[in-house]
Amino acid sequence: MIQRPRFWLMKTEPEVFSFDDLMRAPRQTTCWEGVRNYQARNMMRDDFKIGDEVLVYHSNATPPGVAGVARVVREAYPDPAALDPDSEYFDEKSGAHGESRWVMVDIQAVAPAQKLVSLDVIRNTAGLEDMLLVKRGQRLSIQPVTLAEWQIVCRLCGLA
DNA sequence: GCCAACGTTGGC
DNA sequence: GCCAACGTTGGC
Repeated sequence: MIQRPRFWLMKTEPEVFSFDDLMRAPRQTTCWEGVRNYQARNMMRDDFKIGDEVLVYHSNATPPGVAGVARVVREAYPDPAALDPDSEYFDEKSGAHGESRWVMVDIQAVAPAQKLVSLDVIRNTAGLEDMLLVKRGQRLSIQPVTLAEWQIVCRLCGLA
């Protein structure tokens, strides 16, 4: 029996979709389309459950960091963008049988960080040195987070 | 824009 | 199944 809820970190480029965009979305909810990495997909498909909590991380940003907290409100279902030739997330190998091999989940904002928790702060905070985020070369766009790490980051976010 | 690190592809 | 070439990620 796996402990619930579980905790995750999801990367997004704020120029594409920021935490503010999530706050402005209907019901502060969005589908998390465009994940095109098998490891990340498998975590969403197999391990994401309703009620799991998510750190929303801004990558390719100035500075990069955790911008807010969200929760999973819908478990994995097919990502239709993979089948859409007009989408930037189109995957021509996906639709051979009319079915997307990629999935997405829906997340709903819980709260924005009072102040963005930068990667630099995360690097320099005791207890966070094992986060995948700060490991060299770790690029996964979806990462598991431990309860202890979650609590520390939430405190840094002013959301403890 | 650079580039290290990693993932994917495809010829063999 | 190997592995070189290529593409992507993402901090800087």
